[in-house]
Amino acid sequence: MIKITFPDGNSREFESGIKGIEIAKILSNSLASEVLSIGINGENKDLTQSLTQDSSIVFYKWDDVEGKHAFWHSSAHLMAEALESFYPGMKFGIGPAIENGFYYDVELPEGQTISDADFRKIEDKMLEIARGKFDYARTDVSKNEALKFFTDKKDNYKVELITDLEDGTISLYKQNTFTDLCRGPHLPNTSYIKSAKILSIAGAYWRGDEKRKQLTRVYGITFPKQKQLEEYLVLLEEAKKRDHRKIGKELELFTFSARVGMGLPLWLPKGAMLRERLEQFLKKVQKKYGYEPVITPHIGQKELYVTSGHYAKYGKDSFQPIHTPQEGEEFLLKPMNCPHHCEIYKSKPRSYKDLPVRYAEFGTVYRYEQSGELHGLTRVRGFTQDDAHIFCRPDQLSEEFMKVIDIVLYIFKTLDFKDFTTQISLRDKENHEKYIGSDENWEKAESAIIEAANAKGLKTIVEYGEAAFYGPKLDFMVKDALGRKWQLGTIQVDYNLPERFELEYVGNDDKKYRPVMIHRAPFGSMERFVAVLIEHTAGKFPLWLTPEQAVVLPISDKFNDYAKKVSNILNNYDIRTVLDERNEKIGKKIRDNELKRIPYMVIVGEKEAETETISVRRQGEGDKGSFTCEDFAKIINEEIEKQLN
RNA sequence: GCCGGUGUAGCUCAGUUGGCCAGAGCAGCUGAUUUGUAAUCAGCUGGUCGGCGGUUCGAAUCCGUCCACCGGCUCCA
Repeated sequence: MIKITFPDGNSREFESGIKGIEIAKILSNSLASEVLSIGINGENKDLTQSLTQDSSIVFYKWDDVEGKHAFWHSSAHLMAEALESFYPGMKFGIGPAIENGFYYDVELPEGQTISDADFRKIEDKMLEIARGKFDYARTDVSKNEALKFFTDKKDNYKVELITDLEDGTISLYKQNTFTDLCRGPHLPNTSYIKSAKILSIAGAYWRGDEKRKQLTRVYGITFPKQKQLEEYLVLLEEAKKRDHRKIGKELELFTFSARVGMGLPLWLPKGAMLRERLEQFLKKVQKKYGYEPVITPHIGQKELYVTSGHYAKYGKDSFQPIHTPQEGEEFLLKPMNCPHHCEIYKSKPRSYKDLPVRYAEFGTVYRYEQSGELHGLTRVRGFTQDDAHIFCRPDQLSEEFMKVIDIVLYIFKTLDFKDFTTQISLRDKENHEKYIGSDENWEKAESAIIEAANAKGLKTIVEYGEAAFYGPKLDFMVKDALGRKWQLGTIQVDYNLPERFELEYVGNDDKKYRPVMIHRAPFGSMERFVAVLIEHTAGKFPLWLTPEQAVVLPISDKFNDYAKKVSNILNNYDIRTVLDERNEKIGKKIRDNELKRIPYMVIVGEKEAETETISVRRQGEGDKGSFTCEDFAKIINEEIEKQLN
């Protein structure tokens, strides 16, 4: 007998050799029907795994990532079998579960392609196999046996994967006709999978290396119930409605023109109004925190960026230098504001008493992004950073860094961004080529960030090799409507540029010292931030931000004069008010303005004109009753105050 | 940049296997209506079918090429 301990701390004895699924069945039938995989002493295992010693056990169901993971990983194998049946000789790369579904990287036989038209038959085949209730049978083999198996199958990618594995036993999983190299865990059999959808195909370089062969990546998703697939597809449709590119067009916030150039956003009046409010909001916060605005030009001499190191790092893959016709000088469109700000720091001698110096600028920068990478407002070639550089003494670094975290958190709180993650990006110590500066300075910078993040109680994930070339950073990431992660706020510690620009200050001992720099942008870029804001709010911006706060709707054009008067009064109360004088029925005007997501509709007709009142309707909510203009203005201003507290 | 897909009016989309002047709804304009909380009616305007080249008696439709956009990969100071 062995003792099995459950998550609630209770334990029970079972016969040695019992399988996870059998334990579940003894506990309850409903558990047995829902459980997908198990955790044994913290390791994820198959439900069919036999237990032979005292262990702790956790049952993973659909709602657990581990359960979903096993489900989708098994589904990837199922899809692989379906694909192989249509494309004999297909070679397989990797096929993992991902956040929403799974994919498999495959190499199609010479001359063959997969396209949308083939999705249906692949799905059908998957379900056909699934209904066969084939076991996902695990066998442990030696490395040599595994190599022989995949060499015989001419699956050279699998052979490469196995070759790179450590010696020892290797697990294979087989369902029906398909055998795959896999660590597991998997479902007991294919019958768990009741619905399947092939979502898209894409090219993906083998092992993420663009110098190697590009395989075909097939994305799919499956569910234990048909209904869940339908719900997921509805969810996808809903998400598409929140897409900032769609809403941005509908609400006339921004546009693009092929004639101007791809990835170069054009801000329309309403979008510009929105962005300006955000900028004013941040300027106010920054003023409180002791930042000083500076302004620098859009280009700088190439030498400036040679000094900073940006040219060596990005020069050849970037927009090419602008040459002057007479002197033959070379200028770069600025890809970063920091070198300009460094020169401002250098414009006069600095004392230790002057520090920290904080220079802020909404600086527009231009970067050559690969054409396939451009994406709405989130990835563009010209954008404005809410940039600032803090030059401080080493002893001030930690406090300054934490103050920046405060600013970012304040902004996120004000704009109701609750679901963000924080990532500490450190250097890859193996890869010296990628970075500039001494190990000593990197150590200092990295520990400064880690300490500050800990002191502020941020739950961070650490990524190695993601640092900027001149220093480590702390990034704030937010997801868009389709679950794609975007970096918004960023805070970076930099010992290197001060050295390259030979920045100095005079200490109290009359000796010269080097300051430390913090690069920071709480929004990140105005373009990307607005994009994510649109997706979060579905275009229903907070009252203080929205381009138009109220629209006056006269019942008929007999009341246009009164409507005009009301609109003027409200504008005088600083409420951004527009007038809808069209000759339409009130229902039509309400509908149109509801769709424009203007927060308040002010309806005026005979009643209101006689009593000098207005009838107020809240977008998405309906009639709120009648008010005087003064009272209405008070309500709006209170609402705004609450939002900005 | 690479793989796959898409491109018809300002927007959303029809347009069978190539075949008469390319269609609809919404938006816009004109007129009628004078309206009470999510679509009043009628008429009109609007398109080099993404660009260029080719095949054909004939191309929105087939082929080539370029451009832009969409989903990924790579990249992201």
